[in-house]
Amino acid sequence: MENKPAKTPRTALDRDAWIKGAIAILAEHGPERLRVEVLAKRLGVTKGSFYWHFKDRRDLQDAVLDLWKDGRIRDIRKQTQAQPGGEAAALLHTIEVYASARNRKGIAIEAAVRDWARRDPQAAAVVEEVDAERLACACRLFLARGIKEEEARARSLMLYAYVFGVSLMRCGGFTNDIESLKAWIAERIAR
Amino acid sequence: MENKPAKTPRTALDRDAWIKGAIAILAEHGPERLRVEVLAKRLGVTKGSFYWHFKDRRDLQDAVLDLWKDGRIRDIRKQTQAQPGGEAAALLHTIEVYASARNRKGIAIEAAVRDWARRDPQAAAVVEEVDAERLACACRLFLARGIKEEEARARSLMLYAYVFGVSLMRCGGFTNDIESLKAWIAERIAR
DNA sequence: GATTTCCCATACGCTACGGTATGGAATATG
DNA sequence: CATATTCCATACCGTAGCGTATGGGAAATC
Repeated sequence: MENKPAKTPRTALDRDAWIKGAIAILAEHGPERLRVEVLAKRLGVTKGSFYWHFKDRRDLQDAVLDLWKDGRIRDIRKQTQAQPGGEAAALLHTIEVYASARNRKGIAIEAAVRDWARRDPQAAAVVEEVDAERLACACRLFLARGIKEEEARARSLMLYAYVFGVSLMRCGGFTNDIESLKAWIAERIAR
Repeated sequence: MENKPAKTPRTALDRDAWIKGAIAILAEHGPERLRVEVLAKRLGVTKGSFYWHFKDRRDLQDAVLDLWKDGRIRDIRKQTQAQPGGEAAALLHTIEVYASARNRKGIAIEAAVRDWARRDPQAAAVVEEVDAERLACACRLFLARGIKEEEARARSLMLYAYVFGVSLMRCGGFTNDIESLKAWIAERIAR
């Protein structure tokens, strides 16, 4: 049953459209501002629609967390599959993805979810899963370069802690060439 | 006029009591949950009292930010006044204050204010001032050890980015001895 | 003792938001 | 064509929270 070939891409919203919109609000205004009615207005409908697709607000939040988790884990696995000899480059690339000025929306979502995780057990569990996967992937790269287990773990943790921390800092005015500072740091962490 | 020697420490609340309570809520529930009526209930009074001491909610928020800023700047200046030869120790101590499991309330406030700064220009300005002072203090310590200007800046930024980032991570389960990892990292950053 | 000042309680109006109940239009299905 | 299903609008209730208006009790001051 229900083998509808999706012949008509109607204007009707589906669950995914709501989730995408929710993630946009998450990035722009944070988890606390993810409200049903606000999101509905943003999508040009009323909450009558929302409560047809979702049981309640929590249902949406869980869906957002699940989608984010799956995406992050896919991403990190793709980014860290390096051919032998390319491990250092892969690590540098990982740093750059999060610590550079690009990828602003991804960084905003990341920050919002981590803030969320401070009070929401579901979000905390998701963050923990994602962090575990990321640390494991980075650790593998360090190990592939012959670095010993303990140091590989430490350097992986340092890498991600730095990467998330730098997105929190307001260091405008500290230097006129922040990018070269970040490049120096990336070298020291990954190399 | 008003040279009351504060002879009777009455049960009446003053501005400071409200601010302290506000900071407690900030640490426990974040900036979004800093509400006038909730804070009043916590202090055992009604908001009728609040609006006698403060113009509005924003007035309280600004007062909280000012108090936090002054405290952080005083702190960092005290922690980084090292006698010659003690610079490395001072840097390690700075890391430990924020990256260790102790000082949980301070870390919670720090995280809340940085989250706050993402949407509030006042909070952003305060964080920027505090970060500038911290980076300058750390930079001085590196310079005192003969490290060149550019590297000193980079290492200062790395230090604080790591320190704030590690408080965001959920790395339970990554290793069974997280403290020794942190100690290894602290050495690599400060030494 | 009378009055003023300080500090807070009560009551009110207003907006935002979560969730429910119900109807209704459009589309699909028999 | 008739009916059922899908998707959304409208109306409604209840709660949380901001800010104001007003009164009142206690302490300080005259």
